[in-house]
Amino acid sequence: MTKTEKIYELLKDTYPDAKCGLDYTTPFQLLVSTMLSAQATDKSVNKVTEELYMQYPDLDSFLKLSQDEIEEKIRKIGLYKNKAKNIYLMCRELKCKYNGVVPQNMEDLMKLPGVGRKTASVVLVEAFHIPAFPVDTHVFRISRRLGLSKSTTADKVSDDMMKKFPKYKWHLLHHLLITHGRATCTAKKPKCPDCSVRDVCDYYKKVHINSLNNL
DNA sequence: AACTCGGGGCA
DNA sequence: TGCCCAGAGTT
Repeated sequence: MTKTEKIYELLKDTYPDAKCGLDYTTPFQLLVSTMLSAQATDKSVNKVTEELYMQYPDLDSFLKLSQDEIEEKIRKIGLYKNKAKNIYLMCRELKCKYNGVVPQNMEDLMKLPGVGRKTASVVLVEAFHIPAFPVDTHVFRISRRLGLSKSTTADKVSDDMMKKFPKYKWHLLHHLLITHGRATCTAKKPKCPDCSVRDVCDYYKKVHINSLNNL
């Protein structure tokens, strides 16, 4: 069994029900929720979108909102000014350039205001089941610790991960890494003693050897 | 590559 | 009270 296969199997056993934490019912809602989730927790996003999607469930209802009104609706989430502006502009571009339909390819998604490679990847994978590898801070950090990617940009990390894992594993692996990153492989004080993949982890090896040297 | 946007949740 | 959170645009 290769290292990547081992990592995948171990994480799958550790987090049997890893999935997207954002609440949504349509690709459009997922797009909006993902735009809102930048530097915010999925819980706080869900709390805001629960009422928002009740009153404004689709693009046409969003188009009735002014930028200031969107701002007011999402004020409880951080970075709300940028996000409101981007969502406002994104809705209009979606309407006139794409006939109100969320694009199903990376290039068009990334042309939308406020949509970068991470958000585009999430929409492709979650809403359309099109293979893509979203790289957030968790994936970035863990791929480096595990020695899966030494790249310094999210774009390159995404490419590295896609090269190392078969396509059909990308979707679940993405959720496994995020779940792992929140529960165990945290940015600060990672809980290596509790980690199920520490035996194949470069970071753990380094820490382990260093602690032995310090004896 | 560095800087900026940012309120809420949680310890 | 302080720290951190499913990023993207601009310079």
